[in-house]
Amino acid sequence: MPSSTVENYLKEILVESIHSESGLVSMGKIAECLQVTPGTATTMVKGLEKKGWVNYRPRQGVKLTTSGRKLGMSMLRRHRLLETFLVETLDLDWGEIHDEAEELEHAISEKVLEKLDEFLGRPTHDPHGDPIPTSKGNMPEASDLSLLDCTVGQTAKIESIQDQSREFLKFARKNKLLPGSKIEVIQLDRIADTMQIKVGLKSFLNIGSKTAEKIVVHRSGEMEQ
Amino acid sequence: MPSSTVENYLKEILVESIHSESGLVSMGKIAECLQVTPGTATTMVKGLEKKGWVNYRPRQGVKLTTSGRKLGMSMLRRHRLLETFLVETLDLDWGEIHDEAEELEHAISEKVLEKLDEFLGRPTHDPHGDPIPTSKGNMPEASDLSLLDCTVGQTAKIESIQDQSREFLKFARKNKLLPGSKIEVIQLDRIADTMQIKVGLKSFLNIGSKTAEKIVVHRSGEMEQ
DNA sequence: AATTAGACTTTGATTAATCAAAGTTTATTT
DNA sequence: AAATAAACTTTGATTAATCAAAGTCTAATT
Ligand SMILES: [Mn+2]
Ligand SMILES: [Mn+2]
Ligand SMILES: [Mn+2]
Ligand SMILES: [Mn+2]
Repeated sequence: MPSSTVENYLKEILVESIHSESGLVSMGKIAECLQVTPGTATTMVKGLEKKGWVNYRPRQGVKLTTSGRKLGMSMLRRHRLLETFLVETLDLDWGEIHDEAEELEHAISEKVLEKLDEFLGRPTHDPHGDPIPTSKGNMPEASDLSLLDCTVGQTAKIESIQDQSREFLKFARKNKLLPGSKIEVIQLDRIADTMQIKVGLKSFLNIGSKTAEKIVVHRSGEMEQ
Repeated sequence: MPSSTVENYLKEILVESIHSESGLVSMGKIAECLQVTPGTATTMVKGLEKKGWVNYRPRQGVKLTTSGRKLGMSMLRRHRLLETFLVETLDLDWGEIHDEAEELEHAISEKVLEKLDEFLGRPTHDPHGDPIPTSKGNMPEASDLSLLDCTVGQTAKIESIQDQSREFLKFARKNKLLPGSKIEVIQLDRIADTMQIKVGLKSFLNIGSKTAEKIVVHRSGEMEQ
C-alpha cells in the first residue's frame, strides 16, 4: 500500500501535469508543491519510478504511468469529495477545508468514500469549483481561461478559484468572487497592472494580474450547464 | 505533534488501564493490543516516557500521566464519534466501522470533530454501546458486569459488546445481541461451559463463557437511563 | 536451593522520509 | 568560447518505528 507521502506526490504530480502542456513535471515544481528540498523530490521520484508509478528522465521531469495516474486521480477524488462534505454537511468555512482534506484523504477508504459520495448526491464540483473525478477516474476538463484573458466589456462566469490559501479564499468570499458569480470587465490597464471588474449586478472591484489569473472563468454563452 | 503511532499507544493504554484494577498496563498487553513485538512495545514506551505521557517502571508496567490521559481520551472520543458517524450517517455495517475509525481518528482535527459532534446531536454512546468521552475528557463509567456474572432467572439489558472483530459483531447482530436488547438467563452449566439465554421476547440462544464475557450488561432495574 | 518457564529488555539491523551541503549539467550571457 | 546562473542530483547524516534474536529477571516448581 502506498504511504500518505506517496499519495501526496502522485496527486500533486497529476495536478501539475494537467497544467503543463508537455505533461512533464519538473523536480523544482514538485519540491515547491510538496514543500520539500529539491534533493528530496529527486530521491522520492526515483522511488516512485521503482514502484512503477512514474517515468523519470533526469533533468527533464517526470510523467505518471497509467497506474500512477489512477492513484493520483483517486486521491484527487477523495480530496475534493471531502472538501465538499466539510462545507456542505459540516458547514466549515471554505478557507479551512483544504488543509483538513489534505489529511483525511489518506485515511478514508474507498468503501467509505463511496457512501459519502452517495450521501452528498454525487456532486460534480468541489467548493472551489474544481471538478471531482468519478470513481472510474474520469474528470471533466476544466476551462483554461482566467479573468486575465478577458478584454474590456466582456462578461464571464466564475468557474473556479485557483488558490487554496485561507487569506485568498477569505478575500474571494468577501468580494463575492465565488463559482457561478457573473463578472464584467470594466477597465483594463496593462501598464498599471490593474483591472476593474463588476461582480454581480452592482459591486465593483479592482484587482491586479496575479489575482485575475487565479479566477478561472468561462465566457458568458459558452459551456453553460 | 504526536504521531499516529503515539496516538494509538496512548489510546490503547488508556482503555487497558480502565480494565486493570492497579491502573498499570503490562508491556505484553500493549504488544498484544498494538500487534507489535514486546521489544517494540518496550522501546516505544520509553519514548512515551521521555515525552511525558506515561510513567514506566521496568517489569511492572506503565501508567498514563495527566497529559497522556488527556491525549488518550481525545483519541477515544474521536474513535467513537467517528464510529457513530459511519453507522448513523453513512450507514456502514457496525462490523466494518472499527477499522475505518482506527485510521480516520488520526486525520480529523478538533475543529472538524466538534462540527461532527454537533451534526450528530452529541451522542453519548457509540454503536457498540461504549461511552463517548466529552470534549472535556469526561467519560461516564461503564458497567463492569458481563452476562457471565448473571445467574439463572436473572434478566438484564445489554449495555455494550466488547469485541470489535467483524465475525463477532456479525454473530452478535444476527442473534440480536445489540446494546439495549433484553436478556434472560435460562440455564447455566459451568462444567459444560454453556449458558442458555432468551434474547428479546421469544428467541433462545446457547453461548459459552468466552462469548458471555463479551456481553456487558446492567441488570434490569439498575441504572435505567 | 536449584531449575525452569515466561515475561521483559537490550542490541543491532532495516526501511521510509527527510535535510544540508557539495557536486554536476544545461542553458544563457557576455 | 568562456563564464555564469539556475536547476538538478548525489552524498552522508538524522529520525521514527519496527523486527529478530540474544540476554536478563522474576516467580513458580521441583
Ligand atoms: Mn494529503
Ligand atoms: Mn478544492
Ligand atoms: Mn488508530
Ligand atoms: Mn466502538
